[in-house]
Amino acid sequence: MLSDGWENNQAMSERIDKDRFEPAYAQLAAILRRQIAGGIYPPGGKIPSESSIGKQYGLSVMTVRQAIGVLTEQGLVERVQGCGTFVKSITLAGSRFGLESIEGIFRDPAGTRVKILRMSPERADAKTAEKLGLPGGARVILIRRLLLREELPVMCHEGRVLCDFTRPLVEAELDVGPLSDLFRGHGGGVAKKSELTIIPTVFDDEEARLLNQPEGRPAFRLEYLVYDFDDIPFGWGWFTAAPETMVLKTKLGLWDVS
Amino acid sequence: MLSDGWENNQAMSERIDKDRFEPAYAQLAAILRRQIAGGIYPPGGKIPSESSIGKQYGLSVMTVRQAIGVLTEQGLVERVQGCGTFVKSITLAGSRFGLESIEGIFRDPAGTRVKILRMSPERADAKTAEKLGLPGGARVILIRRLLLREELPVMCHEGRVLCDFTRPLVEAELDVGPLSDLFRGHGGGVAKKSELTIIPTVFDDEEARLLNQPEGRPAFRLEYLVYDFDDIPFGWGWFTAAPETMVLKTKLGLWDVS
DNA sequence: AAGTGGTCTAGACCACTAT
DNA sequence: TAGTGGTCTAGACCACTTT
Repeated sequence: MLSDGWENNQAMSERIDKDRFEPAYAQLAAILRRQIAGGIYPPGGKIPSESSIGKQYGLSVMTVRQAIGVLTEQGLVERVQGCGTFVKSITLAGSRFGLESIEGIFRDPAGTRVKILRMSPERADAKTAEKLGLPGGARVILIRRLLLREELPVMCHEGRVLCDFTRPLVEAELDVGPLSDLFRGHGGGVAKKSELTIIPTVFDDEEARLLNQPEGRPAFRLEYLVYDFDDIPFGWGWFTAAPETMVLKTKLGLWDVS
Repeated sequence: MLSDGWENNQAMSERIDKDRFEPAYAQLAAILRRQIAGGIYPPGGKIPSESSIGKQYGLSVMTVRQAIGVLTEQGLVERVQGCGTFVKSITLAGSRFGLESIEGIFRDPAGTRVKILRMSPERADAKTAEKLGLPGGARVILIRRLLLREELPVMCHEGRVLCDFTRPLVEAELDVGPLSDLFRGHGGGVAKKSELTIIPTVFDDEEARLLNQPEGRPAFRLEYLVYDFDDIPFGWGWFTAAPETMVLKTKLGLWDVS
């Protein structure tokens, strides 16, 4: 006979090679991804149970779970307790946009220069008072900067931080402001948490001049509010950048399969 | 004596209650999160090894790994193989912006109405030809729609799909176009993958009129390109919405702790 | 009742890092 | 060499869903 029972059952499935450098769960995730892409498990359909996959490929349930966990994180399948694991159609709800495009500006201090345009004490305006939870007219410090990448201007920054010299942390951060907390990976950050919002805007005359862009051109504004470890907001402000500097792209569904 | 050796060692740490509804890994994740928020493990510092945490709380290593995995996904800690697990300062690199704010528009068909403004065959312009990989002048179908939420206009849509009636899938999708593929969770989607880009723009006169917004007001444009299961692009277009309709917000760092 | 995913154990070996 | 995280096993019990 040409094939035994095992081969007959597994005729259409690939095998896990435990000698490969790639771990078993990653190999299995790739196999399942190919099967989904090939239409074996259509959108909305159910993939086999974890225990049956484990038997089929000679893996323990925990390893199968890890493989399916990868597909779940990628938004390709959805686990329903007591019911099964189902292939998801691609949906906007699962999309996540990251800020990787501007990460390099802050991760590579050698190629980035920060030019301080202004740093001066002032009285909090209404919006700053509201954002930082201050009484109107309280003292804050206004900071405006221009960020240059390879000596080319890429981002404008305007921010306000608490002016409270009993707080050594704020004083110590004045040279770089919330920049370091928001962008440096490691280091003695004083920020415990922050809120970020991206809004569309257009370059005003000053931003246009600084960034060498046409006034009125659509741009992104990244607004932030930073809290210290006592949950007190100590700084807020925004960065303005051209769309090609701050790219918000993402991919959904089955990419890089087979 | 008031305390035995065990209590002495554990005096500062909480315990895992296995009778609680909350699973052990979630309880441990919450404990570690509180310890990080309390400054016991400062940013850049190392948390104890997985095995020592397991001994301390009476959990197996796999369970401890699951707890630390939660913190890792939240961007609070970083695992370094052979070295340890370290507390991360908050960083923009870890931020992820989602489109939850517009999900409701498509998930609730009852409260949403799609008004078709135009649907007509045309010859592909240069950009469409490039996007869909067509020869210039190939036939496509132009679709323009207005999306209303509770009878209030919220989004404009303009898209182009392949005009190839040998492809039943495209024909079948014409009534709703790529909308269904992009937004419906389950169902017989024909889209295998898609690319999404968010860019800043301003309302043109027609969009302003349709959405009852001031012309020239900054707005978001969500551009998409959808591929079928043969990896052939079959539709592209964009949605335009006011900033309050399409909200891009996120939180970084330690929220909802203690 | 049967099947599914969710959690958990008590080990094991490996690859990597630091000393 | 010792310690760390990365992977994996072969079970177990539970909560949940479906039949």
